Amino acid sequence: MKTDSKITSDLSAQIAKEIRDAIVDGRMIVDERLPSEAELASEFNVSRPTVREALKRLAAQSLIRTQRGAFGGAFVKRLSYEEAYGQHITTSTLLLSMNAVRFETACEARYTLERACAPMAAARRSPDHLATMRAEIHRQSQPGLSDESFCASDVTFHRALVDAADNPVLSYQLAGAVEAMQPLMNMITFTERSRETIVGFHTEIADAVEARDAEAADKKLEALAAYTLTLGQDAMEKRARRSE
Amino acid sequence: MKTDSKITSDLSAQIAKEIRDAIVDGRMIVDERLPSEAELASEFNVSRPTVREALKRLAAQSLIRTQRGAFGGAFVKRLSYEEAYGQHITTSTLLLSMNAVRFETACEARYTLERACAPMAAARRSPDHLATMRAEIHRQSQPGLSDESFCASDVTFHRALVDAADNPVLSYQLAGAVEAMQPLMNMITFTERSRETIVGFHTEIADAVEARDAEAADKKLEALAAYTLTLGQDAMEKRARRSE
DNA sequence: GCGCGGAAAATGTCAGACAATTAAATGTAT
DNA sequence: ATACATTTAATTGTCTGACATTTTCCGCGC
Repeated sequence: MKTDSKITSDLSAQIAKEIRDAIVDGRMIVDERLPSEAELASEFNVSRPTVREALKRLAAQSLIRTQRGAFGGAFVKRLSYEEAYGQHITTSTLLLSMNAVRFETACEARYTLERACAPMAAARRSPDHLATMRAEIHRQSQPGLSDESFCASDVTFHRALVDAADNPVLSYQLAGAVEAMQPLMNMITFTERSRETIVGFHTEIADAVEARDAEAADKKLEALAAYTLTLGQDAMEKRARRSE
Repeated sequence: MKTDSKITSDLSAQIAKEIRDAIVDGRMIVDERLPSEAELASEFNVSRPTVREALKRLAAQSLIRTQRGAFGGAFVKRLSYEEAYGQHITTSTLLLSMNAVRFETACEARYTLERACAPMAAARRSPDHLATMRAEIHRQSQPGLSDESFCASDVTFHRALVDAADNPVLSYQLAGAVEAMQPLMNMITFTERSRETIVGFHTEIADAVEARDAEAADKKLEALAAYTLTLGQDAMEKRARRSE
């Protein structure tokens, strides 16, 4: 036996791990073709269904893609920003929802990171990003807007702010923090007054970014963070009182 | 037909998506048991291997765990920080290595985020975190240290700094940025002089954090960021010249 | 009451088959 | 010779049925 790494079971997980390692540390490069399922099966001394389970694991992580037909097979896949975003957001959202993360903790993390982007966003923002921010502010002011739509618009606004910093790596890392907060944010936007206040902050932030005033943008974001925190604490308190 | 969302194929992907959706938007809760493979097979009108491929996809994303034996089966899994870390780091690393991200971009993102943590780290650092930072600085000063070990220690140092901010959500989001840089950082630590300089910065950062001096910590991190950037650019230049 | 062993239920694995798809090779007509 | 149609081979997608393994529960004997 060669790599009897863990317990003696779950062959498909072991096989997936071996192939994953080969991809992650560069022994297989993008678009390189893996051996066919039959070849892998005989190579690892397992049956084809087991190999297929291993390949599906890798496909679920966007590490490979498969093509049917002659000269098809499994190929190492170039991980795109879009797919990485999606996975990152799913994982972040689940992490928060499954581990009873305190609202304060998530809120602090999110605004800490976002404020770090603000100066760069102010310095580099394009007309496009600014236009997106303004459009979302406008949408958020509509009276009949549902809570879900308001929150979605809120996320779009903040993503535009982050994207304005013009660093895709930063955008990717921030996406998780901003989007994963959405379920928690859904609780705290139910009153007319809080929406108005939030839109006010958004306007001030957009103004600061438009004026390329990094300091003002940071200050307004700080204020929004503080306000969001009080809203969240109020909501928590009310919920606790209701359940007594 | 019900959900003929995409092309008519890859049943296992469709099934995985349906179950994933049920988990993500809370229709299934943690530790809830999924139907057995046989039941799922008849429910979705597919064979058991197909169901199994779907379940392996979910297992690869840590969404379910499986137990053998009577009253075993697949259960919705609580996503732990550790596993989320692992996935996040893998994805971030691949994203950088597969998309020819510029050193400057990754470096900027990483230090921007890390500097955002520094004030909180200075305010909240525990003796434990401080001890870890000091220990890693000591390790980094050893003369015979390999490049790999030096970089690993560098990562540990910076993770301790981030963890000192005492916000697990922040730590999770930062982990991707810090760890994914490691392959890029490997290039730039080959000279004795640059190691010395880096250790010097680390010492100054640790001193600032120990003194709970947020401003100094940020300033030193900024200096380290600038130095890292020049090292990276030198390395790039040399590499370009060599390949001419 | 307690330990022990078998039954039952579930996943893990295998073998073999067929369907569907696709690119290359081959053949054919203009 | 070139363009187009056809065949062919390779490969993944799916199904069926079987057996192995693991784990819990229940009843039996003491």
